[in-house]
Amino acid sequence: MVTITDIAASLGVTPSTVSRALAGSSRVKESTRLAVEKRAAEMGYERNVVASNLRKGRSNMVGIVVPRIHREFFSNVIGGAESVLNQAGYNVIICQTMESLDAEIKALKALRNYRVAAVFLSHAIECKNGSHVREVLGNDLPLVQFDRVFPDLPGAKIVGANCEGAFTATKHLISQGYKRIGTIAGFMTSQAYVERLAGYRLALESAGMTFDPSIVFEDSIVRETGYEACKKALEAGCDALYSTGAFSALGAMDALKEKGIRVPEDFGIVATSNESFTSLMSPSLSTLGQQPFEMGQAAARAFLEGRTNTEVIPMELHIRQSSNRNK
Amino acid sequence: MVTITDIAASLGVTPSTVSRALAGSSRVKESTRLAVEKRAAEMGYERNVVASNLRKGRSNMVGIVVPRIHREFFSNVIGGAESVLNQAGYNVIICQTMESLDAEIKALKALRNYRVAAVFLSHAIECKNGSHVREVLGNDLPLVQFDRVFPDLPGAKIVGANCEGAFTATKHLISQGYKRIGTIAGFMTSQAYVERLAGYRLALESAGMTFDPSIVFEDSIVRETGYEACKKALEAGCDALYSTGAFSALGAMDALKEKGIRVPEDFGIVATSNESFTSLMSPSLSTLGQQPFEMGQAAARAFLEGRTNTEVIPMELHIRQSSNRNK
DNA sequence: CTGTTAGCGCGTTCAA
DNA sequence: TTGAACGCGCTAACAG
Repeated sequence: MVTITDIAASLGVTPSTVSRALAGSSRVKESTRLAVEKRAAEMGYERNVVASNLRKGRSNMVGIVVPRIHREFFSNVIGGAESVLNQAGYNVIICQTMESLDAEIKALKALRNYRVAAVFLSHAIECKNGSHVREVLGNDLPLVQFDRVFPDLPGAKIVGANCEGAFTATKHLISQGYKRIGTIAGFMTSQAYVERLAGYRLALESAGMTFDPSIVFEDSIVRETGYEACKKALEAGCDALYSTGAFSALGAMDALKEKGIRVPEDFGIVATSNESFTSLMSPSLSTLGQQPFEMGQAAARAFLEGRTNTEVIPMELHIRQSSNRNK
Repeated sequence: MVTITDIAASLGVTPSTVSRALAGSSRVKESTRLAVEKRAAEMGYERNVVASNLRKGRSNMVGIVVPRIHREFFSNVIGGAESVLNQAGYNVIICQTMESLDAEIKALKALRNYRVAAVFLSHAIECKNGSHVREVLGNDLPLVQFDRVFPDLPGAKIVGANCEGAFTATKHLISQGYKRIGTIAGFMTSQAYVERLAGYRLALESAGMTFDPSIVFEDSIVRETGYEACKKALEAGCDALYSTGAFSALGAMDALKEKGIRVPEDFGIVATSNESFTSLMSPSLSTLGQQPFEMGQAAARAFLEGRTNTEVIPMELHIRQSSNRNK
């Protein structure tokens, strides 16, 4: 492994000069800078990032902490972030918390210890607030929260446009002529679901329709609960559902199929989460996509540009068969 | 940040002793070791891994290089590897190549530069052999290849049981009473597809059925080509298909639905790749799953245990509606 | 514009 | 069993 000392010796200058030259410092003569660069290339020099990081007390790595890497949403965020960070000369070190608070703390400590340039974080479900983050990371280490964010923590936040998205989705159902639109709303302990319910309500009211709590189904958003909720919605005279989860919408489809109700002719569905299966099923499911890849890119850009604001990533409405009466 | 020097000072010993004590060296008196450990804990000491890595010339990070992080298969491999490595005190740094050879070389160089403890690698599609890997990594850095491997490279290899898997899948179709079973085989430029075709053939022949090249459809394995292949298979009198890809099987389902052919009553399908959508569609698609999470765990264990053999991860047959005539 | 000096924090000689 | 000394490779402060 060739070092700056080797280059310096072969050029008759000191390592400092080589270091400055390679760092692109202005305090170095143009000609020597070129000479150094040339020789470095000839000798196949590569800066030892470990030594550099030790000296600078900072590394060119960004740590990303997620509950589980292999969830479609998170792997897309990571992919998006990596693609932008890599362009900017950063590498990505990832940790998964498995939804455990202890694991999250452990991960943050490890990242701080690596002197990472920044931490991108989506909290474990066990976390009730961000106090542990502050304690571990202090105030100097840039933090970018995404999706599952705590407002009490400083730094950039990247979130989906839950309210606007739900508004758009519900409006779309209204525009398709559905008259009594219920919602599979999720649990109101999650901020995201609260916002989506608000968007749903806003859309109804702005269209002169009444918000009816009896067709708001608060429950978990898995296939089985979606199935049950849809049966209740039918009894309550609904002809459409906005589901905050894709799997619950799948359950709703099960119920409709069972009862022989035609989709989208007699019943319309739109769901949040553009899971890959939604475009593949039949009838295909209209969704409100969260754009995780874009969220990852946005997180990376927020860090690179030193921004600390909250960025809202719009959701994308994918109109598919389950809500499209026009053709 | 407290250092070993701080601990040494507060204990009236030298940093060397503290370093030895914390490293668990036997050349330290038991009593002083305990004293050091106690004081270290009191002072909240954490070893500076960057300094440690520089001194040792090796880090406790493992680099994972994949074509794209957000592909379901790869994100599961990464998740599996991380969960095992994390237990063993390693952290994971990931790079995506976007299927580009240049990016793969760049990633490997970066990882070598970080002095990672090992590299886990699944090659970019642009790579035709492993010469570039040898050149960049040398022979000292442990390499674990997975899924897309080159036999000419040394070190551990983790691969799916392609031949056995295809054999099992085809046998299953035979056992369900299908009489003329074709295959959507993929391109024979990929070793994995060659092996699967061999397994398919073996199953037919071991059941006394003849291998008929006219119902082997070599092409890409996307939805459209699957659709076309299935139509040809029907013309050729097939009553079942083993598809080496899940999306091509989806296309085949499209063709069957279009022609009003009942699945599984009149036609059976099994596909390799247990993509999440396969269990959700209707009829649900029988698949041969590659177990990527287990492959990641196996890669991690191979590295941790210093093995350099080739490990074959069995595929799992998920019998679903598309091939199950029994009920 | 360049050289000198001085570490970043740790781990490993060699002596004692 | 411990201490002293050194250096991993790089960068930054200070001279000149």
